[in-house]
Amino acid sequence: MPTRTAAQRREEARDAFDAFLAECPTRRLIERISDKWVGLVLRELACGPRRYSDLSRQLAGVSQKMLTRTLRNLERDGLVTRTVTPSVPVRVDYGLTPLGQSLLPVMRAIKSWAEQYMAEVLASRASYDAAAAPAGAATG
Amino acid sequence: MPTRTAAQRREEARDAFDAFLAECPTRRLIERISDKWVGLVLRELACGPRRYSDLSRQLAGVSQKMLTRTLRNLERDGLVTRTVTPSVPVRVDYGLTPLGQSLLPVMRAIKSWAEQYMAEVLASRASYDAAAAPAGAATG
DNA sequence: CAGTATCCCTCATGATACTG
DNA sequence: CAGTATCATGAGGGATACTG
Repeated sequence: MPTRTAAQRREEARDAFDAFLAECPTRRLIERISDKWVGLVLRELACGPRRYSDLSRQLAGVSQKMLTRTLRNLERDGLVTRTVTPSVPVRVDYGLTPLGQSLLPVMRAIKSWAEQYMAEVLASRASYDAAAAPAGAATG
Repeated sequence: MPTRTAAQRREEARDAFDAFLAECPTRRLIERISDKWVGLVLRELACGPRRYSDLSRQLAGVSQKMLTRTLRNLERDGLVTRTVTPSVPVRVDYGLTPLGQSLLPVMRAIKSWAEQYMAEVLASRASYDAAAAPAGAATG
């Protein structure tokens, strides 16, 4: 009887790998930018500071909760600044930090590839689906 | 009484925006690469073709279901090839298509930013959290 | 070896209502 | 105006068992 069973060794390997993934900077960055509204917020702020209400209007589909959370996360990560002007009613402006600005080229690289090649991806997807489920074609 | 209430107009705007998001190539690409295992699979395949079992061993934390699904999605999108050798037992090799290879520079851009700046992000995160929840510090 | 099939659970997102 | 609080949901991810 071995000290650890095969299942235990697998589990340990999995845990170790999960720990690695949790640390992995690349994975962390991907997680950050894959939040549904992050890309759009960054795009808006790339053009200059915006008020909360401006963002809310531009990103027509976002809920208050998600916009706030997205902005808070970005602020927490040092990517955007949050400036409160204690007028009545209060005014809050959001803008990119230098760190946030340094991220823009990465976003542009993503956008650029997407605009060049996503059509190809979609075409491949369509033909794959057509081959798999001919929807009415005779199978035999 | 207006033809549409404010709530209705908001809802329409949201639907329109959702439709836009669903189409947006950038969003689609981000969704693809943010799948938990996609980055790691691409990294493995970047070095050359790999067998299913090789990938399974390298990506120690992945379940069979997720590895298979990830590979299938990538194949469907024209990013990887799947080659079955009908020996006994069967052998399946995965490799990058030219389209898949064209994605590597984007992944490298992400990785590069992450390795340069994620430490800064984490530091910001830590100090933000420290300020918000001093965990034992006197609040008054 | 390379998968399928099934059940389960967490978490991101969202709808709604309320507030300083 | 710029949020917070609460509840609901559904899709992604995973554990486990089975198969050609």
